Amino acid sequence: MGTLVHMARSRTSCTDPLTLEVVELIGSVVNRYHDEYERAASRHALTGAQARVLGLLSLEPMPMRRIAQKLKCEPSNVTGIVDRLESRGLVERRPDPADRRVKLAAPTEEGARTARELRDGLDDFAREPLGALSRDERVSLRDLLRLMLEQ
Amino acid sequence: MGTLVHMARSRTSCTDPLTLEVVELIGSVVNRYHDEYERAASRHALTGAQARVLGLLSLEPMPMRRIAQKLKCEPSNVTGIVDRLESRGLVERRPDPADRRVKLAAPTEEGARTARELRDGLDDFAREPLGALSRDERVSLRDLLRLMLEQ
DNA sequence: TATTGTTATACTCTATAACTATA
DNA sequence: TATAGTTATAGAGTATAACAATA
Repeated sequence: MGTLVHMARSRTSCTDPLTLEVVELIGSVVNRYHDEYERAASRHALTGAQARVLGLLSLEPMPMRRIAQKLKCEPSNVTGIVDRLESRGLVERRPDPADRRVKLAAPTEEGARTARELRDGLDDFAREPLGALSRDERVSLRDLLRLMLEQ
Repeated sequence: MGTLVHMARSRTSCTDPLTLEVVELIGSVVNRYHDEYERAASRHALTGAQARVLGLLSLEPMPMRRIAQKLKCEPSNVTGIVDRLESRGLVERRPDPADRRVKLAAPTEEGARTARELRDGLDDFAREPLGALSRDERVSLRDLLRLMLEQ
């Protein structure tokens, strides 16, 4: 039975050059996106994880636990990441009035500014590889990506 | 002057909801792709970096230095990654007849098999989010991605 | 002298397990 | 007793600097 499943798999993918090429192209976009993200982060002397947390908190302050869920990592890791952001004055921990166990992480004013600049940095990506597409082509791309993601 | 540059930036991106949405959608695809990649790797008890190196070598054996270039990291890091792959019998270091300083990293037979299975694992990505697209839509997506990447 | 790969070091991210203070 | 956050620990990836072998 396991063999049948595997055969079905192989038939679906390896025999379909089109799908394979699309997967490969997406891989290239992924690498490109990641590089831009890391570059933007390191311009502010931040690691990728720190930049991601700061970006999250700039949208909405949240408990440590929830950051871990968003990052898909263990809560214990968030402690260190927020520690480093806090020691640089970009984030602060506030008590939650409703539950004294909870600590709400929130960006400081400088943190919010940094997050904004980081977001601008990501626009390099919008300009560079995305700049090659006309408005109509962007609409097509948007619709295709929506289709892919909305299941 | 710095201000002008920044204003131009902001105008390009923040005022263009379409481009912004596309960047955000691509961000989602990037996360999805990454998750699938890590999942496929950890199914073989490999880290992302180890899986990437194994995938590289399965296409073509290469010197340590070149792996570092491909990974965009320092050569000193590659030593450890290949060490771990080698200690698991997935990769071996061969001398380069042409230059005795060089060590060529190459997958073992088991390493090649693992790389193949890893590649199949990535097809989950092809089936899941990409499965939502018809053949014509995949062609459109392919053409748009090609356009983006070929500059 | 320059280059290849390695070692040593330090930092960050990661998971696991045990702890504390609340609930 | 369950939950939120932390600490301790160990493994992995990363950059930097210094080193041996070879070119």
